[in-house]
Amino acid sequence: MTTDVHWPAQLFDDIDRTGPVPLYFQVSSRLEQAIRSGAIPPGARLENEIAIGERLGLSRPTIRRAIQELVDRGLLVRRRGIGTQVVQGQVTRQVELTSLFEDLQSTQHAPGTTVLEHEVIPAPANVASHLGIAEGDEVLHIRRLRTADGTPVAILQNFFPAKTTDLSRDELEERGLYQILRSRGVAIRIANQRIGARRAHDDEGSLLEIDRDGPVLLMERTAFDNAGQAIEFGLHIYRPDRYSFETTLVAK
Amino acid sequence: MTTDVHWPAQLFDDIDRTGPVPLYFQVSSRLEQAIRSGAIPPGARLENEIAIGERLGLSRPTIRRAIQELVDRGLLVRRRGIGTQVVQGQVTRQVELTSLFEDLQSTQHAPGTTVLEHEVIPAPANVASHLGIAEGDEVLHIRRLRTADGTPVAILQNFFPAKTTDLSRDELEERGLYQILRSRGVAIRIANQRIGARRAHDDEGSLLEIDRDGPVLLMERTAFDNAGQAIEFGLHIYRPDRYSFETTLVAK
DNA sequence: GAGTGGTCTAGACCACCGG
DNA sequence: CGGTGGTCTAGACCACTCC
Repeated sequence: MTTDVHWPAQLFDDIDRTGPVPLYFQVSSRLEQAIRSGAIPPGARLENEIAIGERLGLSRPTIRRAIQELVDRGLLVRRRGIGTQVVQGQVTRQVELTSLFEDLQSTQHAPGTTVLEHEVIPAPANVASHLGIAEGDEVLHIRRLRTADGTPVAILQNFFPAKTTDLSRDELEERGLYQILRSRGVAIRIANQRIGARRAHDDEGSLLEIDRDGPVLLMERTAFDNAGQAIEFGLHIYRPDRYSFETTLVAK
Repeated sequence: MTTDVHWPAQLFDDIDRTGPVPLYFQVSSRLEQAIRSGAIPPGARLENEIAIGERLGLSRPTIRRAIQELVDRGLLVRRRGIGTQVVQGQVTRQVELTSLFEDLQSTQHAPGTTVLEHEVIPAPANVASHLGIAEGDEVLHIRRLRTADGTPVAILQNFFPAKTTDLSRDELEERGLYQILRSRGVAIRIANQRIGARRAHDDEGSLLEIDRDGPVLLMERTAFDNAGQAIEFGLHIYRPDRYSFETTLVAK
């Protein structure tokens, strides 16, 4: 059985038509908040798109776009001839193009960073191919130990092309990598990543405080900016009892 | 330096306005094919949206939607005031809501399946909570060994609620799980999944032909249909030297 | 048949970028 | 300044689902 819901009337009072924030974004944000807070409960059916548009004084395409945002993120489900409903399942967290540092912050764990290595070296072959540069070109290599509430969680190894070799040890100890890049105006648009598993090597076991050859979770990621230029190649090792990757997938 | 490209003129000859296939989909499919084949090379700049629309006899919103599809999948990058370009990086494979069976098929490996267990049991607590049913409710439990070109790749354990307990051993040996469900009209819309790592347990090492307590890649997935009803809970173990998860992430 | 979302059109104005 | 994508409108017709 589906349930129609009367929304809190003031939910959409403060739509601002003059500011720079798109109308569809204002609508989808408020709708998301209402769903996550439970004001619109799981299973509830929304009004049809045209009716919503009339109530808010917005056109149907604008409403559709707002709804589509939430459909893409798995909060709403649309069915032709039926209507739009809030998803029944549990609340879905999103792990998108965020960094581990931000993941930990948002889950109320205090992140800490120790820089283990910080050096400019000639690019090894595999790094060069990921970054789209020539083998032997100068790259900045850093290796950090990331902790959460004092316990080691991951060993983060990253390589940067010549353009970005000026990252200081100090800022790397204090903030997440993607936060630093963002504040420099470097925007990451696309990333290819691979997640796998293997045994711990060398000093990895002792750094993560696990068995010397215990299992670790492995992620490789190459990040590109707007123009398709490689920004960074990362090779990260996670302690599997302290971290895993969660995602919500939505079929098209 | 960006390069303007003259597209193969016949690329969009066979647009069908009468059939059931949406115009934006016809455009984005052909565009994707042209990009993946290299006919439109990395870094090439597309014409502006209005010009494309005029050449194809389609409106700007339709063209925009076609382009947006490819932007969302990481094949194109749009910049305001600049234009739309093919991404510079390497070709991006997509691992979305497909099954392992289809992944293997599409990468030219011959998938094989052995059904190890196939039984109706009362739902254990953790399975019940994932499926949103009561502990002890009947569920179908299956356990399969998946091979590629004869080598073991994964142990696939799945649980289904009462509605779907009629999957036969035979069909499970021949086809992928999601293929079977789809042909029954069961569409998976949303899935929550978690990827982690641990040691192999019990018979897992011998089944996968690896060290008895070697590292394995672990995936848990709960899948929901249109109406938000749980369809399936899966707990999969992968041999890490034979499989890893590859994804392309696109920032919004 | 009535109601829903899915698609498509033909405009419009704006913000941002480059020369 | 001209060109680009980003947003928004007000319609239209269709396919699908339910009664």
